[in-house]
Order: sequence, then structure tokens, then C-alpha cells
Amino acid sequence: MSTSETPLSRKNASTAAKKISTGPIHEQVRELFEAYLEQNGHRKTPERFAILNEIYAYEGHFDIEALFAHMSANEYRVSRATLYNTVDLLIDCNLVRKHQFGDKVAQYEKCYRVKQHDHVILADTGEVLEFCDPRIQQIKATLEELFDIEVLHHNLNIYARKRTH
Amino acid sequence: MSTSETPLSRKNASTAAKKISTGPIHEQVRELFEAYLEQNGHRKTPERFAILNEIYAYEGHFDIEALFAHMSANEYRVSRATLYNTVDLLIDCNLVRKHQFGDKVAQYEKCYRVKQHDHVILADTGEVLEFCDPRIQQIKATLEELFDIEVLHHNLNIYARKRTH
DNA sequence: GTGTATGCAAACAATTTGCACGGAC
DNA sequence: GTCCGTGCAAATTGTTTGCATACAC
Repeated sequence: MSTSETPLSRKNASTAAKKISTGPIHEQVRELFEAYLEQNGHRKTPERFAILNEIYAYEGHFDIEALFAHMSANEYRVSRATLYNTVDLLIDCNLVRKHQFGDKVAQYEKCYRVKQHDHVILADTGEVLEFCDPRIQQIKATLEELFDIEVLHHNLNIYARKRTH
Repeated sequence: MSTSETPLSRKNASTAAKKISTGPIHEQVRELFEAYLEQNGHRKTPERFAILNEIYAYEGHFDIEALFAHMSANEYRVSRATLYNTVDLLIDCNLVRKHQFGDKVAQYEKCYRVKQHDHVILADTGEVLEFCDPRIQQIKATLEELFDIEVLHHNLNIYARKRTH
């Protein structure tokens, strides 16, 4: 998400402030988050749903700063602290994944019903490609047996450069 | 590397200060680094060889702070700035690899003639296991063809927890 | 009404940067 | 003798924390 043209918009977050979101985010996602909040004794604040909203309206990777900028620029402003806070909750209930590519900034992306995938980072441009290879699942299965562990999740980043013919 | 008992010691760095290292580091490694420095117009300073020395005397992962502490505690003290600097050079000439596990601190490890491997991070303890699965090479080969890229390197981190029977 | 979530600003921690000196070349 | 590399300290940047207020419950 560059700070320029990309969406991360479609925020009807303002309505969420009173109605608790019947917005564009996938119904199931909101329900999952609600259930998670309930079951863990967290409050259902409008900020939390506005953030969920914003994240699920966006395709691709984003960082906290961009999320902050987009929400600020639009009708619903939340503090960075709340963003970090809420994103942690979303990670905890498996609605968001966190990536640490090369840089210092952590990148995030929604992950509900998004096909599990890994990343190719192009060294020159920083461009990120996605791919999905079933062999990674096989590797995980092998490891579970080999080390007697239960795999929670994984990160596979391939660093490459475009072939110049 | 915990700051406590682990080596990262075996520093005869002091000798390097005058003699430019004929120490315990593998001869080939030093030569590779020397060649790299020459070819890229970098100076062969005693600090650089002392740091290479220190890193290659250590088994496993370390971070800059630990490296700094160990070198300070011993005969050869260098500034953090120089450590960051030199480690970058070592990464550039493929003598060191950098990892970004979960935490904020970057971890490093030597990689010359070290079997290419990946990591399992145990969620509970933070313990890091190493493994090597040939299927990852196959995945890389597939990707090279699929995206018409040249893979430079990769990071595969598996997050897991011990099975409780 | 209670106590958690928020917003703000200050605190932190890892890394980077600017500058003056020293030493590799 | 040049000018790159070093050490130091200050600056930067991403993230966390402490505290007073607000609002979900």
C-alpha cells in the first residue's frame, strides 16, 4: 500500500461508531471477531470494528503507518496505539497475519478465507509476488513427525530478482 | 547466544590488530573476505578481521548486542556502528546470514560451508531447531520457472509448539 | 457504577547517521 | 598525503507504555 492512490478506503467506519458495523466487511468475519471478543472478555468497541472494516476492505499488504494515514484521512481516526492493539487481537483470532519482510516495518494482511500463500520478494523493486506450493504442507507434516511438534504457522519468503535475458 | 555461558569467545582478536588474523578462523573464510574487500575497494582493517574471527568462532545464532558484549568483554572492542557496518559487508559477501525471527532484534549466523538449513521456532520457549528439507529446493526451482526469476536466497521459519501427550 | 479501551505523549530499543580523528593505502 | 573506516553521541524510526478520560458493559 503506497500512501498515494491505493484504497484501504471504503470506510463507513463512521456508521460503525453508532451501529457496530453492518458495512462492507464480510459478515462472517465480523461475526468471528465478535465471537472472539465475547469469548475473551474484550469489549466490542466501534474502533475495533472500524479497523477490521478498513483492513478487510484492502487487498494486499499494509503497515500500521499506512493504516493510520488512511483512517485519519477518512472519517474514522484512531490512535496508533489502538491500531497496534487491535491488530494484535486480530492476529490472535486469526483474521490477520503479520509479516516481517526485509525492512524494519512489520507488514500485515487479512487472512480469512484467503488462500494460504507465501511470498517472493524481488530484490530490485521490493515488489511482492504470492505463490502457493503444496510441498510446504508436506514439509510441515514431516517436521511434525520428526520433532514431535504441532506446527502453528510458518513464513516462507523467497528473495529473487527478475531474469535478464 | 545467551549473554551468559556461551562462547563467541576464542578471540585472539588482539593479535589481529597487528597481524591481520592468522587465528582460528578457517583460512578459506578469511581469504574470501579479503578477496571481497579488495575487489570492492574496501580496506582490510583489523576490526573487520576481528569481527569475522569472532563470528566464525561461534556456533549458532547471535545478535549485534551479544556480539558487542562478547568482544567488549574480551580483548577486542569495536563500536556497535562498526559491527552493523561489518556484518553488512559479511552478508554481502555471503559469509553471514541474517534472520528476523519473531522479535525485533535481528539474528545472524555464519554460513560458509554451513549446510543450508531452515528453522523451527518453538512458541513457548523461543528455542530454535534447525532442519533441512530438499523439497524447499524443488519449490525454488519451480518458482524460478514459473515467475522467470533467479532465486537469491530464502527464509523459511516454522512456528510450532511441543506436542503434549 | 466499574473497569477496560482509548488517545496522547513520553519512553524505549534497535538501527542509522554526522562528524572529527586515525590509520590503511 | 588521501580519504575511507572507526568511535562516539545524537538522531531516527517503529513500537510500547503510563496515565487520565470516555464509554461498553
